[in-house]
Amino acid sequence: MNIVFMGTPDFAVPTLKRLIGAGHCVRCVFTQPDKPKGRGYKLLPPPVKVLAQENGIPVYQPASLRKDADEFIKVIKDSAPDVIVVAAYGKILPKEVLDIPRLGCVNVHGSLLPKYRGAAPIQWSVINGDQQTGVTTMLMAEGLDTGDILLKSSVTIGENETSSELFERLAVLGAELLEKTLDGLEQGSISPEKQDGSLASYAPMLTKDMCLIDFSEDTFKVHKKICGLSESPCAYTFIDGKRLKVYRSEMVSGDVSGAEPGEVVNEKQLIVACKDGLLKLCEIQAEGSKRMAAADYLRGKPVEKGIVLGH
RNA sequence: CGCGGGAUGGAGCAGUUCGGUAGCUCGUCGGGCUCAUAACCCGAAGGUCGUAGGUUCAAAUCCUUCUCCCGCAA
Repeated sequence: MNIVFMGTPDFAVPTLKRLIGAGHCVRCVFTQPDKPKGRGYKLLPPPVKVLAQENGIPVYQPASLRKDADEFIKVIKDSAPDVIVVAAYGKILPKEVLDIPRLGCVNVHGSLLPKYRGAAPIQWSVINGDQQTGVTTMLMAEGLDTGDILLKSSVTIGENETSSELFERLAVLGAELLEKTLDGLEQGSISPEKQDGSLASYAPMLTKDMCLIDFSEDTFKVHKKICGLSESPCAYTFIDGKRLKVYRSEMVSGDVSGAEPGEVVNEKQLIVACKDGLLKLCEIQAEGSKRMAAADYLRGKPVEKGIVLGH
């Protein structure tokens, strides 16, 4: 098939890789413009761009598909795509673009739609403590992730699984599902199914101000928040006035009576009291330091039992 | 030139202010104790102190160069 691919971050990479590997003709790739990121505002290309260039595929990085629409729509039309594949592109496609391909625009989304429409479905499924999530392919419509569902595939979320681990699994699963979806579309063996809007929920982008850990919440809630925000933007607290990121935690059994929320009850393992249970902080990163196992951190910077995290 | 922290045996850190034989917690190896152990005791190995240059009788420490890592902010 002739394909135009649109995508930006790591999540989209396995899908593009698989399309190329499956022998489809990826005519060109649309991705977000390089953005100044990191220290010193270095200009970084999106992962999808890197992969496309390695494979000699032309890359387009319009700031907007509406503004200079004519130019890019011409590019797309000239590619004569049977289908446009979209994976976490980060831009809304105008109807004019949606209407170009014969088989429509197919989107890979990191949730079981209609649950978690929007930017951060994977993280929210972890934060909310869901046991199941998955990937969905759909025919894109004008609304945000409202198109008709083509195929779904579900997975179980691990008790201590972080968003980035789930990301990797779903990215691969999404790539497989997309390939199946394209085959099905070509053969006409898939019947698109309308989304039940009453079941829809929205997963907005994660922001920094939700990353501060509140140890007075339920242990499960705190734990899932840490998992869901890991490894970016990452949940954090304070130790001795310094910021401490927490990448990984585990719920452990034990008595919390008499312990203040955030109090370290075991200084050898960095076990902290929450509202109704104990949480072991396993992987952390202090200001100016590398990410490391809590045990390593404690070797160099012993903590006193009874110290309270959060300030 | 956005602001700031850092690089010291295998791991994590102290020591740098005020130059003078490189230390701590842990790991590793050997031995001991023990029914036994991630416990305890004794001993050992392991570091050109990130790179390059400078100052000095003498530099982990002071000056300069470069590289790499990280937090904030975007």
